[in-house]
Amino acid sequence: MASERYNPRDTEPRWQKTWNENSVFVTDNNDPREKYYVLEMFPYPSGRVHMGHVRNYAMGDVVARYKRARGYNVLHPMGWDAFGMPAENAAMQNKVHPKDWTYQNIATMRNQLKSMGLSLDWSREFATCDVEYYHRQQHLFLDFLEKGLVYRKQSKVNWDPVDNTVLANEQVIDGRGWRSGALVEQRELTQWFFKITDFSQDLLDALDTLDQWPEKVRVMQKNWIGRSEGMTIRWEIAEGTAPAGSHEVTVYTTRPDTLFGASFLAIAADHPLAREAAAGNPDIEAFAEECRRAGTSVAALETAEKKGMDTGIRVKHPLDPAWELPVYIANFVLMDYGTGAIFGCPAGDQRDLDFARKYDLPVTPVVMPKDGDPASFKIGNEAYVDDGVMINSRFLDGMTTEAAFDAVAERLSTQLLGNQPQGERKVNFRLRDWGISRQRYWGCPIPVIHCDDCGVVAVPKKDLPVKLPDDVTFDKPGNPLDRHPTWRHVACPQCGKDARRETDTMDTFVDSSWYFARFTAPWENEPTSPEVANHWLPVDQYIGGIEHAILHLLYSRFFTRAMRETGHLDLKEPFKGLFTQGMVVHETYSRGEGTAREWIAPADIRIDEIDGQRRAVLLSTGEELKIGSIEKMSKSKKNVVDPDDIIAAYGADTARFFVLSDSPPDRDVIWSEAGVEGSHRFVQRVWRLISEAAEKLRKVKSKPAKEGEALPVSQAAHKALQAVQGDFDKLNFNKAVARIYEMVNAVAGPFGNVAAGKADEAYAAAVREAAEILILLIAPMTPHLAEECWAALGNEGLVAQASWPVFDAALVIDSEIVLPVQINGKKRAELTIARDADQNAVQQAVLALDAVQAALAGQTPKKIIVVPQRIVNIVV
RNA sequence: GCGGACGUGGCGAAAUUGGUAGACGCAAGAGACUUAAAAUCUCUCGGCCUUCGGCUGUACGGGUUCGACCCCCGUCGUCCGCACCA
Repeated sequence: MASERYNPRDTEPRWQKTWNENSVFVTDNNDPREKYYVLEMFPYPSGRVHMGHVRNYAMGDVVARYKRARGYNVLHPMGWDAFGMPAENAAMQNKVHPKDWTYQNIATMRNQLKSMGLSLDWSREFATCDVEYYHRQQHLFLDFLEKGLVYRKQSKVNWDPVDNTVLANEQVIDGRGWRSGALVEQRELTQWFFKITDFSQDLLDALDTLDQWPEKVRVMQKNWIGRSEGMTIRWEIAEGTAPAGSHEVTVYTTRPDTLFGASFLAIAADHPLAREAAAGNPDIEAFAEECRRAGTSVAALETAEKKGMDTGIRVKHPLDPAWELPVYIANFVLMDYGTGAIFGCPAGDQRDLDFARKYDLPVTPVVMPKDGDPASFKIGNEAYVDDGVMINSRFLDGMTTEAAFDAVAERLSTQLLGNQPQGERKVNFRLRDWGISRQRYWGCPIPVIHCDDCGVVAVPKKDLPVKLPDDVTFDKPGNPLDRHPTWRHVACPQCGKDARRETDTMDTFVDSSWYFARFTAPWENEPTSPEVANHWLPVDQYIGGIEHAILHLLYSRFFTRAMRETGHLDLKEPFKGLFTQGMVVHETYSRGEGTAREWIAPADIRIDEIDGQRRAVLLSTGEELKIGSIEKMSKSKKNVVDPDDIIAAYGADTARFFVLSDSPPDRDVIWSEAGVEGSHRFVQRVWRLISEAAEKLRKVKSKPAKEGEALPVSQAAHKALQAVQGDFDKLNFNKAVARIYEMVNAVAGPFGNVAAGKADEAYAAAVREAAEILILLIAPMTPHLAEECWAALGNEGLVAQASWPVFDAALVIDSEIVLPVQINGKKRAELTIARDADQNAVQQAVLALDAVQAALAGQTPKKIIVVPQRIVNIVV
C-alpha cells in the first residue's frame, strides 16, 4: 500500500512511447465523426522552445485532448515557420548554412515539444522551407498571377543601405534598420504585390461574422483596413498658373460638407503637380526634397512641424469659379493615401487650422454646434471637428452636417468639368497592397523569369519547384542569389533566349498564410486537396499571441479568399475561433547600475525570505541582488526559465499544469518557482491519493449507489465534472484547475478511508467512480499522470482514447440548499431548506428563524423578496 | 490625440452576469507526526472593534435598486493598439 513518489522521468517517456506506438494521435481524414481542427500558431525554429511556446501548446493540447474525449475527430498538427532572416544572420555570424542551422533547430525543438507529451499528429509535420512545401507555394503564386491577384509595380520601399535589402515596415524601428541600425532610405524599386485591396470591403464586412474572435483583434483589423466614406473632387486650375499647363487637380475628402470653409489646397511632395511646380523653381524643389527625406521615422513624424510652400498655382472653387485658392506643397500630405491632395478647411480640422494660422490663410467657420449662435460663433486656436449645423455656406446654411454632405455630393456629381462630373462619392481604404518581394536568400523563390524580349514570364508549372541553390556564400552583404554564378541564368520558357530568374524571394508571412490548409493534406501534389481542405477548414480553434493580430491574421484571411478564387478551397474565413493567449513573465534580477548593470538568470539565484522580505541571492557567492520588475521572458534580461530544465526537474505535467493555473489564459502568467512547486505538489498528491487506494479500488465490482454515506463523494465528482466541462468549453483553464483542486480537497478523505480499509463496497464504488472522473478531468492537462493513474486502477485502454464521462444531473443539484437571509440588504441569517420549497414555505421558515426574529425586534416586514434558490431579503 | 481593455486581500485570482465578495492556488503563521529534517496532515489568514457578536470593505465621488465588484453619471490611475489617413 505504501506508494512511491510519482516519478515523471520514468512515466512520461513511457506513455509518450505508448501513444506513439499506437498512433493514438494520427488523424484519419476519412473518419466519419464530426471534425474539430485545433491549431496553435506554428513556431519559428529559433533554436530552443521557450515558456511562451509551452503555454501556447499546453492550451491547444487541452482543447485537442478534451475534444477528442468528447467524440470529435480531432486534427492537431504541428510544423515550422522556417524561412526568415535569423537563419541568414546566423549564416553570416557563425558561418553555418541557413539550411543546416534551421533543420538543426527544428530537430532540437521537435524533441523538446515531444517531451511535453503533446497530442500532435506528427505524421503531417512539415517546415515551410521544405521543397515540398514551397513548391506548392510557388504553384499558388502562379495561380494568383493568372487570376490577377499578383502584380508587379514600382514603389517606394524601405532600403537598408548596410544590409542591402528591403525591409518590411515593421522591421524599421525609429527610422533605422532593426539589425544593422543604419538609417533607412526610401528607394523606388520594382516589387511584387498581392492584391489584398481587392478584398478590402469583404475583409472588413466579414469581421462581423467572426464572433469567436477577441473584440480587440477585430477592432485592430478594422482600424488597419481603415474604411472612410468621402468624395473625390476635381478642382480646375486657373489658367496660366501651372508651369506645364496642367488643368486640374483631384482631392479626396471625407468632409465635402465643409467645402465653403476651404481656404487652400495641399498636395504631397511627390504629387505630379508638385513635380511640375518644382521643375525650374529651386526653392520649391528644395522644399519638396526636404519633405521626401523626412518621413520614415515615427519619432520624426510626431515632432515634425507642419510645413508648406506656396506653389503659385491657383485653383477655382468648384462651387464658385470666381473664388481662387492657393495650392501648397505640404509635408503632412501622403501621396499614397487618397489622391495625394487635400483641400484644407481650417475651421473644421486642427491640422488645417494650425497650417492656416502659420501661413495666414482665412479661417471661415462653416459648422457650429446645434444650439450655437452664428453671430458669436468663432474659431480660436481650436478647430470645431464635430457634427453640427452649417453656417457661412450659402445654399447649405441651416443643414445638418450629414445633409450638407449629401447636398454637395449631389451637386458635384451632376455638375460637369470638361465632360466628367466634378465630384464623385468615393470609399477609401487605408489598407495597401501587400509587397512581398524580399532581397533575401532564405525564402521561397518567386517563380518568374525576366526575358529581354518577352518581359516577365511565369515559370511553367511543370518546371516547378524553383529550388533554392545550396551553394551560396554569405561573405558579402546582399542577396547571395544575385551573385550566384549559374542559378539565375536560365532560358526563357517562351522564346528560349537567355533570360534571368527573379532573385527576390517571398516575404515569410506568405509561408504562414496557408500552412493551416496544407496540414489537411500535406502529401498532395497540388497545394491542397480542395475537398479535404473544405472538410477540415475553418480551423475551429486557433491559439496564438496577440502580436499577430494584424499581419498574419489579416494575410491569412486574404489568402483564404485568394485560394478560393483559384479553386484551392471554398471558404472565406480560415479561423472560426481565435484565442490570443497572454505571455509568460518573470521577475528580473540584476546587480550594478546604469550601463554597468548586469542581469542574472533565475537559475543562478536563490530567494531567501527574511522577516517577510524577499531577497535574491547569487548562488555562487551569496551576494545580494536587486529584484526588478516582472517582465516578458527575454534573453536580454536573462529572466528566462528553460522548459527543458523544468521538465527534467518536475516533469512535463507539472509544467503544463502550472502554465494553465492561476492566471486567466488571455492574461500574462507570472512564472515563479513557488508556483511550480505548488503544481508539482498537486501532481504528487493526485498520485498518492489514487495509488494508495488503488489496490482496494481495483477489487470494486459494483456501481456507485449514489446514496447514503457515499453520496457526497459522488456529488463532488459530478459537480466537478460539470464545472470543468463548462470551463474547458470556454477555455477557462484557470477555473478548471480551481474546480479540480476543490474536488480533490473534497475526495481526499474518502480516498484515505478506502486506502485504510474503512470503506464498504458501496462506498468504495463511489470512490472508484470519483477516481475515474478525476483522472479524466486532469487528463487534458496532465496526460501522463492520468495514464499512470488509469493503469494503477487496472483500467483497460488508454485515457487518451477514453470518452468524456457524462455527469448525472441528479447529483449536481442539491435537494437542500442554504439561502442567505438579508434584512434591508444586510445578511443576518442563513436558512437551510428544500430546494423546491415554494415561496410561502420559504417566507414562513425565514420568519421563524431566531436570528431573524431577534433582528426584526418586533417590527413588521414591509416586504419580503424571495429570489428562488438564491436569496431572501426582508425589507422593514 | 483616437480606439480598446482594465482597477477586488501580502500576491495570482474567483463571484452562476443584479443575489452570501474573496472560491482555488501562492506566500505567511500556529499545531500534529518525527530523534531530526524533508514529505504529509490539521487549523488560522481583507481591515477595525467591546470577537460564539458587530462595524466596515471590490480605485475615488455620486446615482438607480429590496439588493451593486456587476447597471448609469463623473473623477483618478494602469496597460495595450493605432496615429500626419484628409
